[in-house]
Amino acid sequence: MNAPSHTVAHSCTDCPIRHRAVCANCDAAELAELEEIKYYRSFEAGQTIIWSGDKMGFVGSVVAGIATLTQTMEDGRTQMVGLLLPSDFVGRPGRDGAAYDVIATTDIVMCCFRKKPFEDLMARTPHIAHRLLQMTLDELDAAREWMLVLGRKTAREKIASLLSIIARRDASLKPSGNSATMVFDLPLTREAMADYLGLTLETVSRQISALKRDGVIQLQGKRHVTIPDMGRLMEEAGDDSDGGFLV
Amino acid sequence: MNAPSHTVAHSCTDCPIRHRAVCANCDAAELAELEEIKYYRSFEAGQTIIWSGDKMGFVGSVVAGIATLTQTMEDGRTQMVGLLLPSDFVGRPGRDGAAYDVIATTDIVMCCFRKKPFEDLMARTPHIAHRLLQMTLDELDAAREWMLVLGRKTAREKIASLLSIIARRDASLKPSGNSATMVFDLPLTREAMADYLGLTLETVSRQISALKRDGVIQLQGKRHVTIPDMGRLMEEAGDDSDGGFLV
DNA sequence: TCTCAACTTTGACCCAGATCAAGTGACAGA
DNA sequence: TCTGTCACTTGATCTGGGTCAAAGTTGAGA
Repeated sequence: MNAPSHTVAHSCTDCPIRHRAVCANCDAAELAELEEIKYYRSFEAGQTIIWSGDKMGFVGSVVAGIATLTQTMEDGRTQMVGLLLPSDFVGRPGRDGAAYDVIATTDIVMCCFRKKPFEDLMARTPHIAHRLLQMTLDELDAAREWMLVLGRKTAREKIASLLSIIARRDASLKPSGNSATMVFDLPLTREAMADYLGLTLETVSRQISALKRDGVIQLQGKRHVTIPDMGRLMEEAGDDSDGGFLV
Repeated sequence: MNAPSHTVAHSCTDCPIRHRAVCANCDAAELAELEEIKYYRSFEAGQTIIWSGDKMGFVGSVVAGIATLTQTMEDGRTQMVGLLLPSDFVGRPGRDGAAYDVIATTDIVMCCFRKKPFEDLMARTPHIAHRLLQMTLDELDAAREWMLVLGRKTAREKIASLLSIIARRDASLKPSGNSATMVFDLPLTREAMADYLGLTLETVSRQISALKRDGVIQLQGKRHVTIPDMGRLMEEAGDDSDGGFLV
């Protein structure tokens, strides 16, 4: 996976994915200002991008690749608390330290803005502040939705919930849009899925096998998934409302 | 519990608890504007304040009493996703519908602002927008911290975590401040605790009995708790960092 | 082509917490 | 005083998912 060169000036809209935070309503002057403070960073799979408690000098969004937000206990137990897919925003404007580790799960490219000037721009630009609040509320909704998954769903429902989220996120990035059947590659190892779902990797494996045996999903290889009937999958997730939630 | 009369004009600072969202840095003109759109509402224990999906015409904060944010599945399983204690803010500026039920756990008084004018004020007033973003980030941190509790902690650790949160929240509202020993009343039934922790009420009861037997807590009656050693409790919670998190 | 390491699957067994079932205790109302 | 209700406790039993162990798969590199 190739990072855009650091030496080439990109306009914001050159990013493969536009920043959900700032692009949509920015005028030319704002975009120029953003351009000044923008830079790209890339990380290899497995690298920790930010350690919990570290000072974070930037905000930004994922251009390509996948990262996770992970909490760790002293004895080593870990819980994934968020999943960063392309176009997702990272950063805590107004906060110094990170509250959790951010770990690259695949090779990843991020488009970053230096934090201080970004905050200054935000303070002067109500529509950016508003957009950030809306994004944070989205994250909060997703986190709370996930609390229901963690607290009350069975292992099978948890797996179905995760597959349905990934499928819908994946579909929203593709032109093909919403059909009943969906095809995608799992971006996570069994262990990462287990970390997300509060399970062990063995249980994840068993439940995926069970869903396959029952015809809810099909697998080509370990990672390539076909979902013949999204409605069926969402029933399995105990998640009838097809309104759906975003990660 | 008596609600302040609706007919008496209160200035914002008359609230027993000041709005964390808006008071601290507001000038006189802003306070006057807030005063215009402010009103009090009270609810009885057990009442649902807002149904998930309902249109919410206000934002506001809790003056006295306790409410919970609760997610429900079609088959009736429920998971509490947030706890509203006095001074906590409720509301989703820029959003129409509520994402979860808000239920009064005790009799409760809320200080509300009409939503539309509040949003207008917010759009004109960067420091209020900034404060709201910070509060939302706090909630997000708390939600993610709670995901670790739900996903990875044992029943005993869950109970200890909840007690330690309530103790610290309680202490932060009292002048007495931080000592090693703390005394407070549990504001939740065993069932509500179970809903918060992703457990059954029987397990909650058993684990509370166990913590009592082991001297980690003392009980006078069912609800009045003494914690002789907060450090010990936080060890039990698997939560060494005494930095602590807010609900 | 072979080898090794990372990832995944599957089996056997166990245990924390759920479920089902009786309790107790405190308090409000008759 | 009795009675019913609500909140809680405790016991007996069951089970979903964890733990431990072994073996299968895949792909990169020699």
